[in-house]
Amino acid sequence: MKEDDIHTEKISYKGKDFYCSLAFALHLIGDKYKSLIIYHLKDGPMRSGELQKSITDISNRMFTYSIRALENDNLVERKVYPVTPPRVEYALTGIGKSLVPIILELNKWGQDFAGEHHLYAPGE
Amino acid sequence: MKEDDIHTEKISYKGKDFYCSLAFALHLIGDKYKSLIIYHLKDGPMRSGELQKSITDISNRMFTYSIRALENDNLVERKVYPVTPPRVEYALTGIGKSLVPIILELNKWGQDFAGEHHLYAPGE
DNA sequence: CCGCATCCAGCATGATACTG
DNA sequence: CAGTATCATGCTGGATGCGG
Repeated sequence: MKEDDIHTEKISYKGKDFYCSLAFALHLIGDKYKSLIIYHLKDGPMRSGELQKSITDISNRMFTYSIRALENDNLVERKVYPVTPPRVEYALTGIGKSLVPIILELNKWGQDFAGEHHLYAPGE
Repeated sequence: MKEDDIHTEKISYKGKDFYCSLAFALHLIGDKYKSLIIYHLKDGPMRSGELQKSITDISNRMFTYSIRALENDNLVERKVYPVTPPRVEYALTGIGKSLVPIILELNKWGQDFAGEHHLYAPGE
């Protein structure tokens, strides 16, 4: 069995089936926001509001939805401090951290693409 | 400027603004299907129908939408042979090919995750 | 004041049927 | 065979409100 072969085996996870590990991985992090959340947590835990604000153009609804999904998939850990005002922190788990290098490469790829196509806004 | 810093510069592309290169990269390939399409093209050109069939659970509508987007972003090349019945082939461009290693890593990550959690369907 | 659940309108998606 | 049109449906964003 080649490591690269996408058709290795079928994966079942929480009642859903995936025909390859890439489809499975994309189910876990392949949407508009989850990777961004993981990226912004790469340097350590962040407060909920701080994290949400760091991600431009995410609605409160999608932030809650995405962070819950990441939590349920064990990529992110949620820690609640019973204080007033409430304080909630999120941090990457071990598995979550293992994604950071891949996300960094994707980030780098985006930089290169933007650089080659001269997409950086002038004067910024 | 650190290479890793997500807040390097703002990117403008086809009338849309992105606050970091990762958000830009995710705009290009960060959805459920685009990465899968690129993956399946990694070994060379494929016919349209063949490519679509290789991706389980994609609707015709989303296949067309996704492949058009990849084409417009210069990640995939479309080649039409004027024969009857029509023959259309898709192939990765240079930039598209540069994404393959990253996608392979993500695939590998999904394999590892699934392996650790014993998600592979038995008897498969 | 912080975190987040709920509500509704608008948009994107899937299934099907159809054209060249 | 490749791709488009249409419609019903489900999801998403933004506003609002509630509990701690």
